[in-house]
Amino acid sequence: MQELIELSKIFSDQNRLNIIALILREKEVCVCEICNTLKLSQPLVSRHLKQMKAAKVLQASKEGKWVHYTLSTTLHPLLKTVLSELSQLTNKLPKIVACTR
Amino acid sequence: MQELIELSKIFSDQNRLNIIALILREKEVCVCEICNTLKLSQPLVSRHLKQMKAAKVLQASKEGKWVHYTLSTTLHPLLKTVLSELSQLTNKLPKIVACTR
DNA sequence: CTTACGCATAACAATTATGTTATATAAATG
DNA sequence: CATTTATATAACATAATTGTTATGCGTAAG
Repeated sequence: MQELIELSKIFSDQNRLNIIALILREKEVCVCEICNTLKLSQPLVSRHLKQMKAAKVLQASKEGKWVHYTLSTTLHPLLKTVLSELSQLTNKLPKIVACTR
Repeated sequence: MQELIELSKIFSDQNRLNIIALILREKEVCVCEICNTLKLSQPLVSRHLKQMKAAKVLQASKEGKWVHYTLSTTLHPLLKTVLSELSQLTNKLPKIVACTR
């Protein structure tokens, strides 16, 4: 039950859903790509990512200066459903803005 | 997208999930049965019910002094998934306490 | 027709969540 | 080694949500 609540809280925020949809489309993104593409402040994105990682919605892997985020490998039924709903919306997201390497 | 957010907000609260699970098990309940069974104040239950009705999770039908709540007939995919998760937990809810007729 | 019951709503306090600004840390670059 | 870049965290203001208390409204019963 608690897991259901925690996951639902994750999905209750527009910005988090946009981040999930972006990762669903791009498979893997770093924090600055999320900030640039969705026009969100970096601390805000970092906190959202931390929440979603804690809820096992996302996974993180550090690579040099960058931290790459991907979808978790173990998908809770609720997450599966949300992903299937979001898949219809990924084309409405802005084109990805790569970080300035 | 907004529908996904509104529904997720509904599912983010322990008391609302308990109410949904109770209705899932009992098919139809009145407000005072919810209050008595889950030991929640009546105004709190009324507001939760109002929110869930607005989100098309529940339906209401008035009958004399009583208002009976049931699950909505049109089940959003996210609601279907939540119901399927909750169905495993309905047996942990207290036995229904009928209203004092 | 007055009272009691079931439910809804309003007003409030307390908690929780969001977004911002400022700062810290760690890795790469000059 | 000083600086820049990518990310994380802390501190704060604001907004949204929850739970309570008080009150209103409709229906049924005495």
